[in-house]
Amino acid sequence: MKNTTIYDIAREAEVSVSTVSRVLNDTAPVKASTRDKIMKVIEKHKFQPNALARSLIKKETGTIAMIVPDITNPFFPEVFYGANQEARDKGYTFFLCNTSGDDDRESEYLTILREKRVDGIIFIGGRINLANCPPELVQEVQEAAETIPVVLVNGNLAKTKFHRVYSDEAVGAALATQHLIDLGHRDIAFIGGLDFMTTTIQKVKAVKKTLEDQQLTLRKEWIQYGEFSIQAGRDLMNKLLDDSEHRPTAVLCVNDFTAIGAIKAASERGLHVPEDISIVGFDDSPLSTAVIPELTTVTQNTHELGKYAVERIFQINNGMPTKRTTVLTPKLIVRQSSGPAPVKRK
Amino acid sequence: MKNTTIYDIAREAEVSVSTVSRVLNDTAPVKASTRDKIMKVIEKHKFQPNALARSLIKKETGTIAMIVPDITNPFFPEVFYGANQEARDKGYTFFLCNTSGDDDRESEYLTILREKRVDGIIFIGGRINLANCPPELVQEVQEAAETIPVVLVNGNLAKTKFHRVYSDEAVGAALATQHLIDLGHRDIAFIGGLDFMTTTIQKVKAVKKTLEDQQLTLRKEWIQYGEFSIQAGRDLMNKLLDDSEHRPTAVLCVNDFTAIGAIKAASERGLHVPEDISIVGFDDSPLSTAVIPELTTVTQNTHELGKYAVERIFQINNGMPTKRTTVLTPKLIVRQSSGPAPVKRK
DNA sequence: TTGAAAGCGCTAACAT
DNA sequence: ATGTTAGCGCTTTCAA
Repeated sequence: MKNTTIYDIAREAEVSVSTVSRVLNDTAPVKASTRDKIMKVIEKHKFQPNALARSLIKKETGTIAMIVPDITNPFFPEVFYGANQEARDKGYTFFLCNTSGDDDRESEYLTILREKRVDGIIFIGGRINLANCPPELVQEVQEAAETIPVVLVNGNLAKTKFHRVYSDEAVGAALATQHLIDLGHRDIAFIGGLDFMTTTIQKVKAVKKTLEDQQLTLRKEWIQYGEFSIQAGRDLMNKLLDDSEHRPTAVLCVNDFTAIGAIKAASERGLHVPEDISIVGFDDSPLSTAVIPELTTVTQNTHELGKYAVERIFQINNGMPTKRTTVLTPKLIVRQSSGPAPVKRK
Repeated sequence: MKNTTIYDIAREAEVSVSTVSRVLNDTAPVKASTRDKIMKVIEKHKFQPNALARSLIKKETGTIAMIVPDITNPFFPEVFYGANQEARDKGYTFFLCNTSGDDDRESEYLTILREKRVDGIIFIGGRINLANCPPELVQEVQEAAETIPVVLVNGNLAKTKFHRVYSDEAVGAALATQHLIDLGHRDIAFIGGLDFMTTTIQKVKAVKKTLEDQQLTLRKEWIQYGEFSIQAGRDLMNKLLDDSEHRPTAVLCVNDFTAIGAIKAASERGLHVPEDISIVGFDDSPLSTAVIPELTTVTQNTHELGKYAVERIFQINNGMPTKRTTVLTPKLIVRQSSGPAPVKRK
């Protein structure tokens, strides 16, 4: 079933293709009568101009891609949502590339997206959160960035100067820590997150610093690294609670998933949150209001993250001035999972 | 910065473009020595063939689109995940189009996707869940389907014969109802979901039938329609509980979100789930294991839904035989939010 | 095994 | 205001 082309329209309307193109793009004045005639034919055939042909010439596709590690983690759909919202205003459509946290897939997608000549790539998670990203992986991204605007969201690649949009996770972690200190907690632990990812490292560092600034310490045994999942949170929390000699009165978690796992572990042992132990999450994902008790957490302005990333790409593609870095400040959201430190019993 | 083309490669390798094309696509034998020479030049320039030009000729883009109402609702990322997984195997990349449940956006995307000549469209949610979908909206989809394979996931359009993949929600609802009956419940309510959406209607109907088959009834006041959100679930549950004369001992919810809202409302009133009241969700989204108590719910085989949809598109595009309809059977997942009916107190 | 050339469907000078 | 024509970067006959 042959697609109708601009030529078919031109022939039937008895004009040249350029005239049809003109009415299609409104790129030059066309006499009202001929415009009408052309429009009639277009509508009759429900003609849809071939965007591929157009993109081939104009060297722009109206397409942006977002590379994410795991769309199933509610943090990413939120960022996507914000990005998509902005993209629509700017006339972009979105490729969503889920890598399942696999480096090779990231590389694959990078290649495909370049071949498809996307107008921009938003990179979030994966290699840009590695404390030590292998140079080959860095280079791949750099090569892509030579021809396509790339913006890194909530991550970075060492010794490079990519466009970045991120929320200052260190500030967020400090905020959460201070919140607990203010509630009278002195025995604070940190759980979750792989120890080779910057998201984890930055937070631990900030927690430690905030504590030390006030003559408190983060005990080594109270830093429990692991995955970012609910299950991991539960497991790590259990490890913490196993040591009945030394029990923290409050636990900071790398994200909301692990925080929820932590709450579950605590409840399963008959501990009440926050009466017996306070738990703080990170991300303010929709989950945080779904659990009981609702999670005290740190919001990352997820929608803005996506929004600014798209805006940046738009600016670059249109030769508008841009700054290379946009930093968003996280905010603490106090809900029900944190409370005053329990009074010591002995 | 000009992109290098196949011509540049040809010139530098001292061969014709057709030969370069041959090694690129492995479409005809090329002498090993010249192939090597060409590969060298390709790698030297990190040449990326322009997929647009190729697609223009081959009339296939290697791109599928998924139109979803709300990527922020964890049900959809799960379906996407399954689809994306399968898509990768088949060499497709994914457009993700978030409509925020807006008909106009759906229409917009339909147009854009046709212009972009995607190889298939997966439609989920939105108009295909309307009990009375306006004919114009139906027609739009039909027109798209004339040139592009369209598959409807968990929905339908009246008087049409689209390709469909869906899980039988009526069976799921019946399963959940029977589960409650078996636990001794006789006073069962249903909450959540807009009353003009098929997801809601089908479930209510199935609940009613299951009940009536066993001489039980679904009281009219115990059907509470509303949104699909946590907040809606909470509000509707509160309405139910406000009538202290007649209180159900079990509540079926249109999805996990509303179920969680219901649990919250119950807890806020000091009711224990499931001791005082049983609550059952629908979807088995990641949320269902995140809450306390973990949700008894109905799994919709989300990944399969996506997987089969992509598979179908692939089959259609490759002239393989396909059936028009794939039905998946939901399964009941019993967790902690449902239990034996409380003993009557008076 | 390789090359020449036509064409995919459109836009954008350049003419008229 | 409208038409002619040369590409955009690739694949694919058809010849050699």
